[in-house]
Amino acid sequence: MGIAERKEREKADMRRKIVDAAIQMFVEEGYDKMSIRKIADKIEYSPATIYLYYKDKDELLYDVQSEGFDALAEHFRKAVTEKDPYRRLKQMAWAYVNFYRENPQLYDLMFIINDPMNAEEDEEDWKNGDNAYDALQQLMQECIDNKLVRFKNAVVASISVWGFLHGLISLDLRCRIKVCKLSGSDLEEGMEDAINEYLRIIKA
Amino acid sequence: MGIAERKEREKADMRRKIVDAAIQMFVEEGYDKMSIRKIADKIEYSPATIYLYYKDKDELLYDVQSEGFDALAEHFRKAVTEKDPYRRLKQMAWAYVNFYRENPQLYDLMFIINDPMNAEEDEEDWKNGDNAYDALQQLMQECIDNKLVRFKNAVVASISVWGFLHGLISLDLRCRIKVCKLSGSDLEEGMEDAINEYLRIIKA
DNA sequence: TTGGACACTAAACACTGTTTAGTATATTTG
DNA sequence: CAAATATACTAAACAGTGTTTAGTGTCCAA
Repeated sequence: MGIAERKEREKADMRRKIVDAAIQMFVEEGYDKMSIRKIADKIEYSPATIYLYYKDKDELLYDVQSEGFDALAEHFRKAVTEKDPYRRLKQMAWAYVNFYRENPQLYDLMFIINDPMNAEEDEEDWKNGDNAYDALQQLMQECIDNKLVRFKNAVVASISVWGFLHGLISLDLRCRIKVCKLSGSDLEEGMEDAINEYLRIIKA
Repeated sequence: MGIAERKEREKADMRRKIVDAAIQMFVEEGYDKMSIRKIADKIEYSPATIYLYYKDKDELLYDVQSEGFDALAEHFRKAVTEKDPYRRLKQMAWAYVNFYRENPQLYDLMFIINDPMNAEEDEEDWKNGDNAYDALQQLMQECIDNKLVRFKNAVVASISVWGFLHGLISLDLRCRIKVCKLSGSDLEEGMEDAINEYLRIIKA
């Protein structure tokens, strides 16, 4: 009988409805101004209803985070096109930074905000970032194999590159860097200079 | 007359009392489990009293953050002793990482948590990080002048080094890095390898 | 048609930061 | 010294949060 299937479909539709409202609220207004009650308002259900589809707020945020990583994968797929590994690395680095610039709120949720990480009780079970990280590590291995970078270990190389980019981005997002004041150039320029010089320096 | 002075002293004492309770709560339990009401409880005053000494929670967190930066400065003073600029840089990098390991909650407030940054309405007026940053930039200039590193611009160099270290630290603090799983070594080892290789690579 | 599963919600609970109105004490003034 | 004023403090309320409970009405299966 198709009733069970329909019910399942309706359940999935409702989760979609909730997560869509959450994403929209998140992207437009950010983490601080998003709440379960406002989402309930937006989809015209009571707050309690959300708890029939999500165990708690963290679980909902985990789903929003997953959508963020899907968007990042798509962004990479479009922007990273070069064959040469080092050129590919440069493309990937800039694609990462551009993703942040276009989706700062999502970036925040994906890499900085704590809440979605509480959804998976086992810390080792966080899978959302794996695709992007694996792609980077594989690329760094290619760069090393072709002696295009000064790194020797692909794991170290990938967390170095990622750490560097994430460091600049999160200092920017949290207003801890004021390159504008320090160098006379504007903030974005200062960050771009640092990224360009970093890419030059790691080059073999 | 000494009454005005005594009142001023009492006002300062009360602020100390509040900020001390806040720091203790913060260091022991972290941002999430700290609240104005609990601080009031701890110092045996009503919550409203805190608002006679601090405009809002952000302003109090700003003071706690300042104490964090004082602690970092003291940590640097003790740990950074070498004369040679490049060796000094290595010491400074490890001192920074060790400060994070010994004070993860404070690090969080100093470099990641948003709230204290709302206390200063003008974004350009945040002075807390200046001392530490200036010391790093000056050190990078020395390294560049003595041709000890591959950087050419001290501003770019300092935000690169800082960005890199902060990137690794904040990915670790927010559980976005799982080097243990990826490399077989434990988490701390993976981070240490990346830092060592980074320091090696930027060396001229 | 009856019985039970299901979808949903109003209201409550336990928190949060913050403000208001009022009290009791300390200080200044007449 | 007494009256007036300024100060220090707080109880209670307000507006918001995430989450749970108890109950209602609808839909489906027997």
